[in-house]
Parts: sequence; structure tokens; C-alpha cells
Amino acid sequence: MMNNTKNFDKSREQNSLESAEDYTELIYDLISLKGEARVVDIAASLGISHVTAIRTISRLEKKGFLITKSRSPITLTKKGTSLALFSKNRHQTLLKFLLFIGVPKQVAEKDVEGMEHHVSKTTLKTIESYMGQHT
Amino acid sequence: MMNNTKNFDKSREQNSLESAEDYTELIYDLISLKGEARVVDIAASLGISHVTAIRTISRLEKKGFLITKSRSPITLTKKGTSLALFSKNRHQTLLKFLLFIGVPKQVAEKDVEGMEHHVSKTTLKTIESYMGQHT
DNA sequence: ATGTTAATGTAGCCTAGGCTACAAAGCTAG
DNA sequence: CTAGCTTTGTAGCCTAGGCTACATTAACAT
Repeated sequence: MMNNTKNFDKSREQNSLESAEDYTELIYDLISLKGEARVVDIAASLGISHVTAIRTISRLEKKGFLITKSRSPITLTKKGTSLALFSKNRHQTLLKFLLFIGVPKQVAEKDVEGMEHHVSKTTLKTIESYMGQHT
Repeated sequence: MMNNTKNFDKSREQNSLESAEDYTELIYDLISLKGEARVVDIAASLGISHVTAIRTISRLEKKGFLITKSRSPITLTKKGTSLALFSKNRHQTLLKFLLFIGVPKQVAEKDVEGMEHHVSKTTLKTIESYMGQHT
């Protein structure tokens, strides 16, 4: 009889990592650009309703990526900041690579959004090294 | 006041296309290899319970990708077969490309699983052409 | 200081995908 | 031909992410 938790964790760590990456990255950028990250802006940036954003943010808080205080801007924890930086870097690398092989900018930008969450560290390293050698 | 249907369609056509691709591809392969595609085998191959498989399959039937008959093997419609072939081809191309740039086989195989659904036709074409030129 | 607007939060509904537990149908062997 | 295993199907629960509608809080302007 298989313990349910395993499968949970599996999809949770997949799905939820994706939103964790998207949200922390976005929050990081918002803080950089606007000085603070607010729910409205997050929702607007992601093209979703503020309600959905609030719920997801509260889940991410439970998982230790960020901190919320009622009606105050959102801040990233250390864990959240690390994830944001990692995601941003991966995003950039991948984008550069697509452009490098000749994908049109607009297409590359859109494709990266979906692909980035599924690229392992090994593949990322390989890409970096490949671009290094073929410059 | 935004019409709800739009957002629905957006996520539906994303999410559901992913499973449509996975399922049609798998069913296609099962028919090739075993002569027929049964729920148990689909579930086993995807590593999910047969219940989840049944539900998803029934959704895909509603969307015209396949046909089920109670307690009989599953068959693909024309639409389903096209999608399967397209997905298989994209999968292969992407895998070849990752191997080409030097990603270890095991890693490549795993990464492709996630990435493939997010690679546009344009990017796919670009990859093909790039590999053609750099052989 | 009060009234309007913007931001946040709550309730409740939907789809999709995950599960277990149980029920029914079909095969296959005795 | 019946007992038992395998396959398929149903009921019901969970998480995650999407929404609208409504409520509350805060900020701002007059």
C-alpha cells in the first residue's frame, strides 16, 4: 500500500516549484524596479487575477520563500532570493542560447517562459559550455 | 468585464494539450508495440493510477483525440494520430539536439519530457536547421 | 472629516490532475 | 461452471491554479 505523500510531493515539488520560481523572480524584479512588490503588480505582470496571486503567494509563504504582512509589500526570504537569482540566471542563459542558435527574439522570449522550468542544471551547464566553445 | 472563457481556454489549451500530446503519443506507441492500447498499460507507463488515466482519457475523447468503447482498447482518431506523430517527431528532434550539444543521454531524456511541450514550431525548425548546418 | 478609489482579502465555484477504496465485468483455470 | 485474478469503471477526497462577486482597509483629495 503506497504512501500517498510520495506522489503528492512529486507533483507538488514540480508544480509548486514552477510557481515558486516565477513568483520569486518576479518579486525580485519588482523590488529592483519599483522598490517594492505588491499583489496588484504581481497579478498584473502574470496576467492573472489578484485573488489567484494572493492564494499562491500565501502558499509560497508557507513554504518559506517569502514573507507577507497584511496590506504590506511582499519580501523575499533568503531561500526566496536564492531561487529568484537562480531562476533569473537560468532564464537568461536559456534565452541567450535560443538567440544564439537563431530563434527570433519574440519566439525565444515566449518559449523560454515555458521551457525554463524543465531544464536541469546539467543541461544548463552544457549549454553554457557549448556557447563558450562556439563563439 | 472580461469574458471568463478566454482565460479558461488559455490554460485549458495549455494544460490539456500537454496531456493530449503525452497520451496520444503513448497510445500510438502502445499500439505499435503491443497491438493495442489499454488503460492499465497507459497508467503504468505514465506512472499514475488507472483512475487518473481513465478520467484524462475520457476528457481527450470529448476533445476528439481518441475513441473509447467500454472495456475495449483505445484507438486514436485522425486528429489524435496527427498529434501523436507531431509530438513524437518533436520529441526526437529535441532529444537529438540535446545530445548534439553534449547533454548526457539520461539527463537529456528526462529534460526533454518537460521541455518538449513548450517548444514552438519556429524554434523546432531553427533547431533542425542549426543541426543541419553544424554537422 | 468624509467620500471615492485603489489595494487587499474572503467566499465560493470551476477545471485538471493526483489518489484510495470499492464495485462490476471479463478471462482463464481448474 | 464457478472461483479468482485482471481490467475497467465509479465515488469521493485532495492540491493547485483559474475566476467573479463581494467585503474590508487604507490612502487621498476635497
